[in-house]
Amino acid sequence: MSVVDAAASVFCREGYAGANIDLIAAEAGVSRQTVYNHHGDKENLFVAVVRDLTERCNAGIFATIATFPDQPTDLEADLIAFAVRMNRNCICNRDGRFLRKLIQAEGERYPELFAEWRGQGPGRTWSALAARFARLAFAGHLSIGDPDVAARQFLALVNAELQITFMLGGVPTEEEVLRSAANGVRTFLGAFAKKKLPAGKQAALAHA
Amino acid sequence: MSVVDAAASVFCREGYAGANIDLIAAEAGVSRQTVYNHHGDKENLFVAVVRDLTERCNAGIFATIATFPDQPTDLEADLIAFAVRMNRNCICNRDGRFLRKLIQAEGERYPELFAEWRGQGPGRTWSALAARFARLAFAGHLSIGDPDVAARQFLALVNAELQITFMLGGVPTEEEVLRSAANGVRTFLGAFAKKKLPAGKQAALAHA
DNA sequence: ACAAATTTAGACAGGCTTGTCCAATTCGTC
DNA sequence: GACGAATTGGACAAGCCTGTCTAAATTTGT
Repeated sequence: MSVVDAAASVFCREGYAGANIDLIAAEAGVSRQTVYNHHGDKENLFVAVVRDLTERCNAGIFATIATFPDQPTDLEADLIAFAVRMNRNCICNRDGRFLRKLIQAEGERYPELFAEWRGQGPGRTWSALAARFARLAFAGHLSIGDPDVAARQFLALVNAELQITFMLGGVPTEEEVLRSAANGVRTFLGAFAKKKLPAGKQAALAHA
Repeated sequence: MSVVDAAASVFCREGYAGANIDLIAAEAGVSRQTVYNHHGDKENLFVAVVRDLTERCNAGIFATIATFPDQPTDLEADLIAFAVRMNRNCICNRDGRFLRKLIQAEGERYPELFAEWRGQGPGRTWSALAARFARLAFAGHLSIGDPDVAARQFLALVNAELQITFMLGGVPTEEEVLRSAANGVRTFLGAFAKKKLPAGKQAALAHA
């Protein structure tokens, strides 16, 4: 394991103040001196960790957004699969969990560092996702007012059932991820799908 | 400010390891020795802080759930107002922000302490909220499959736009809270409201 | 006003951590 | 195999923090 990876792990587990360079070195399988040779001091190492995580997470998020179902065959199934990919590859994986925890724990201590993350991460990824939803709406698959709002709500919904697990730093099971995504997408489509009433109901309405 | 309140503030700002008893004592306006007299040691003090926050937060959440609109006159407006109350009094206030941060930062270090929180907090509050939604559905105002899922999704939706602010420890403005709640409730009702199509659309369907 | 209880300031030991220095060793490359 | 670069282990100073102790000051109850 590289020094930065080990440092990420220890910073997350112990917090910045509680992280101990000897432990990081041991976990990385190098001597303490090597850590100092490579990264100067603790703060420097921390910044390197956050930059590394931010970069990898963003890459993962964009790669996943690239798999967005632009021409869905089964919209519900395709969106659920997309949501599961998003969760598995970006939010529940090692980098995602670590970055989230570091932002929450140390965000106030390094305003400029996390402002950078905010601009390059959520800022760009959310509008990229919003663009995909806008395209789905334009193609007639959805009925969306504000695509940015819809994108944020999509993410909120498919993660709704995982919040507590995330809070306590746990990793949801594959089944939990799937259930949360399925429930979230169903509600999302309930709100944003073009309404095509099933034949029975449509007939009932016609005769009302 | 009481010792426990000052400790909550410092633990949140600096993390458990970074928190310093001298600073807590100074912020509380007492001597260091008094802190030790009252709470024994640092870990004890931390536990007292979390218990205190948990208790106050739970009281606030239940008090707010008691204001749930059981007999809504304007369902959308009433749910928005409820969501705003929930955010203002339970999630964005001092206790809510602090407790959330402590759980995220130190949850793994004190499993039994936060398991207790989990059982008394989210466990009971979510089912209490679910019961209110179930009653609304029973009274014919909503069309809900699983009330527990609906309750979690309601909370996720009305907070969807505040996630980033929460992550960085900020306090959303009143206007942001209102907008997030309004957007969230609109989507929630889009998915769960009993569908009464407006006259024009209903007519169009009837002639289709 | 007085006695008991509490609080305070400060000193203090012990432990831990950061960051530096250095000599010895290992590694990569030619 | 030989040479330069990187790595290692360990010693080290300096600083910080926890938790204890003590004697003086202050508050509280009566």
